Amino acid sequence: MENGWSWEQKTLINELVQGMDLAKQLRVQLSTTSSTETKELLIQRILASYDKALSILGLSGGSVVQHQNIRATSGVPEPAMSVDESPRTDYFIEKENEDNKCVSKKRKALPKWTEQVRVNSESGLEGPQEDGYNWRKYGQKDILGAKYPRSYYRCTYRTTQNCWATKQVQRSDDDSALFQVTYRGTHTCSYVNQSVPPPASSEEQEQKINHSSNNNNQHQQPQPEQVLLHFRKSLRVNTEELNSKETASTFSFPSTLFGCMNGDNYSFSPLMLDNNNSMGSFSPSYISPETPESHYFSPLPYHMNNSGGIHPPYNSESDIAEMISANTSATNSPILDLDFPLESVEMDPNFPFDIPGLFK
DNA sequence: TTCATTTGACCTCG
DNA sequence: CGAGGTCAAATGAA
Repeated sequence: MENGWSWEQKTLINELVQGMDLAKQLRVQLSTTSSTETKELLIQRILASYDKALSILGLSGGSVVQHQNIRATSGVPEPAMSVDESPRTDYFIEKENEDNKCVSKKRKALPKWTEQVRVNSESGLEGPQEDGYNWRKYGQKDILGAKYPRSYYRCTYRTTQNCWATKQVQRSDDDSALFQVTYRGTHTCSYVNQSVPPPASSEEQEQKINHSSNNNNQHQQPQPEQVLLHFRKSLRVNTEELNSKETASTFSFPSTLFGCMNGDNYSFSPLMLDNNNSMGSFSPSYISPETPESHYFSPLPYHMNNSGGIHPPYNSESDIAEMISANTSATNSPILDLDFPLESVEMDPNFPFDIPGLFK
């Protein structure tokens, strides 16, 4: 950004490139017998891409309208669990790294965002578990001033797939039906829930503790499409904590983009760069034939800051270096293999990857 | 036997 | 130094 290219500009370019790439993908899809959903997904993403681009240009991107359109055209049937879904889920991206100078890289280099989920106690189904991933509880801690203990979860596939996503679940003091789920890092695992037995996910465990009558849903594994719908339905960026005047005009939260985020790499989400490559997660190969409707979800890769626009969630070179290091150490990440920047260079020769400081 | 959870101890950070 | 976060041995469930 200090090299002549602001992040907005880079993002804009990125979105345009992405839109073109997606359009190409769509063309391919149209000539095949791909599922309607796959095509719609591509369309949605194309629209989202251009919406974002327009937003960046200062035009009214109409992200909200876009989002509604996406929902309206998605054609995804209401899942049975929708009734039980959390009636309200607010997402807000925590401002982070604003005082990055003396932060611990190990903990704070990871992207972090919080999701608040209200639980329908009657149904016994907690909202937070609808994130489509398998979590393993690794700790619980009483928090000072908090009525309920905080639970710590990490990805089940941490060891097997080097997935370092974690989350914390904190029940609200005031409203026991409200959970605050803080995610840290996004998934690099290739978990596609088909072959995975449905372990009770995190909040279900809490539910066990707090409600013993949730037998109906204990076995309910969140299906990716359900997760998608859940996101579409509940996705709301809580901008209260953001500087609205600065961020509202530039921030768009296309619901269909989530699928391709992963891990510590999220900072290099399609929003940023390497569309042609990392977007492979959304390429036809990503949308696997086995689970054509499967979408990976990782709530939010976009980070806002008070200066407006979308910014990379890192401020220091060392942090980025660490992220990249983490990326390369992630051995198998079919969802979004960020072997970038190496591969990102080769995928789009027209993209100015040689921008000084782009990857530093 | 394997895997997830529990929980006290230890570590990190402010 | 205290609070929050993580580790890892013990325990339990399937």
